[in-house]
Amino acid sequence: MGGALPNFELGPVEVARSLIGCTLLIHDVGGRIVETEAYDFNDEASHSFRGVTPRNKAMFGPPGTAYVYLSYGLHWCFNFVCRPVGQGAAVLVRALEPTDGVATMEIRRGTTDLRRLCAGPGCVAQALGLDRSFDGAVIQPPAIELLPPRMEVELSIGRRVGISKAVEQPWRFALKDSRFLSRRIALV
DNA sequence: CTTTCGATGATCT
DNA sequence: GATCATCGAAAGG
Repeated sequence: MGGALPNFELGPVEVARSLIGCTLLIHDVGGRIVETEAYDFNDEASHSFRGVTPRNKAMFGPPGTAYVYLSYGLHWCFNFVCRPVGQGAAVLVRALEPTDGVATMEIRRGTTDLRRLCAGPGCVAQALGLDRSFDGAVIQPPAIELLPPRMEVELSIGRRVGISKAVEQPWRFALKDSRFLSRRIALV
């Protein structure tokens, strides 16, 4: 029995959980989501914590849209915007298990190492061809397609990666025992 | 295998 | 001027 698509009317922790196992495709290229992180409103680690700026404006947009930003001046990162509306909550996609358009992703990434193709938020964006033009985009075909899990999903839960605030929050979610994660995750 | 560190430049204060 | 939701190469065990 398979799962359901996320309900973007819920908060980012619930959306981050339910995105695991879904398939994300950008123009038919992508794979199964195996790692996500929740960034809540009122969350010190979130870009939205200090209010709207030009960069994070899309984060305050409607649930079910994308927030795409440039990290460290070099890597694009893709988020799903969710509830509460106008408060700046989102889910970062950190890793995919490549399933569709692998040859395209290998060219974009410059490697044929399947495990490393989409292992990290910057890698995901590079493999899928994401950039600023997707910032604020609605999650809908043909550009952005999200498919529900085909099987039951078992989760691992741990702390978020690469942040210096609110580090104790267990808001990182992964497909249990996946080989395609950006880094190891704590067993919970 | 793990840890460290430099690149890199947009963004915000 | 400081920070940064990263990456990958290099160095160390």
